Amino acid sequence: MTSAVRRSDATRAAILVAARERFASDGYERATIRAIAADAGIDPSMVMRYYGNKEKLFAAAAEFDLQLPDAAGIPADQLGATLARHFLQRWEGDETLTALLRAAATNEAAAERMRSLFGDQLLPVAAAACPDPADAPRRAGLVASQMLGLALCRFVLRLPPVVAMTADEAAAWVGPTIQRYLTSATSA
Amino acid sequence: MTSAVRRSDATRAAILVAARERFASDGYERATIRAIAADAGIDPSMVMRYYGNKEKLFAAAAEFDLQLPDAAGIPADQLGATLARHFLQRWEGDETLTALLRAAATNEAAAERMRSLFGDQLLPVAAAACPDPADAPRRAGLVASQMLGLALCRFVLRLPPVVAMTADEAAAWVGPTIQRYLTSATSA
DNA sequence: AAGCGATGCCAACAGCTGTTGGCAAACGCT
DNA sequence: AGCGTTTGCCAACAGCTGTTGGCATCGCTT
Repeated sequence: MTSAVRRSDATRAAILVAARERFASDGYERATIRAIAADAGIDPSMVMRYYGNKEKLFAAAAEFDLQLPDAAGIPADQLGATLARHFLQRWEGDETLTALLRAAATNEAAAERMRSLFGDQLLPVAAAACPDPADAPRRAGLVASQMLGLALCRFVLRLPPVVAMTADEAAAWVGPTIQRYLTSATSA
Repeated sequence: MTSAVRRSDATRAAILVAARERFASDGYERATIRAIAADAGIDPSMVMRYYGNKEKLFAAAAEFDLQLPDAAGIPADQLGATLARHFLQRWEGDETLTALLRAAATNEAAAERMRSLFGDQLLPVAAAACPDPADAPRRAGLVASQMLGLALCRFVLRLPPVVAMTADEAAAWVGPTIQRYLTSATSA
């Protein structure tokens, strides 16, 4: 039936978990269907049956909601720090974002997903927060550059001093940057 | 002889150019020896003869000098803007950095090279510029997070609003961030 | 002109990749 | 109990990968 719980749902879920781990640690091309299937304890052909092909498996594994807070509910001068903390928390609690970031460096579909992630989810927050809505894309892009760069150094490149910081320390440093990108009158 | 100009030097150089292009646009795993050789107009086996294997070829192609200016020669309050402009110029004029960045997302050797690039070249500048030398690694790491994030969004992910900015506009926005990471008394 | 190293290409290898089709066992319904 | 559907594994495929060894050719030295 359509809405009933199928016996294979557990397998489907196990595949997704294994896929996120592999994509996060190896990137798109080095994460093989065989390795993902082995991690999930099943045969590679099951992955194909349930997800069609590798691209669709990645699309399913990289589905993600940033769950950004509503800008309206936050004091205007706290927006940068709040967003910075939220980003780091979201990143640390879910491998999906690391998988997406690693894959996006070499896979065009993943890059496109990253672009739409920021277009659909970050841009509205920037538009609500910045003085001139016409500036919103640029400001959102700058916020993205800082947050993605922090994630890159911390979770992908693992630059020691960036890894050594606590999430709160990192947010305290980066918060004012985000704040300025969102709300400063000018760039100078 | 050792110091004479060999006939194969042109081939060696052509391989390196083709390798940088492929590594920059495709990343480490999707850049194949065959494709690089075809771009260079020679046989794949020549690549092996001259560079040993793919890893060593990448190591040769990813050799890079940031050519950072001496912090002593720059007014202290201009350091952020100067560094930001320098980074962007360096990035735009040479595919090597994009190759290194793309590859570093999925290849551990490339990531290690990226780490040592910032350890050897950026850290000294930060140490010379920041108030307390004990803070230098962290401050250099923060600078790296912003500059690499900008490069990621502009050259790898190609986020439209980040691509649309001129180098000077981008440097004007990011400069104060770098400045604060290097010289601010505290993070708050 | 003869010899020799440097330069280049061709063909092939073993291994891994995504992907497919067929067949056995388990399950759920009547 | 019997039957159709679901779930799973096995074996194999065609293609691509890095890498290797052998053989022709070019160019310089003597």
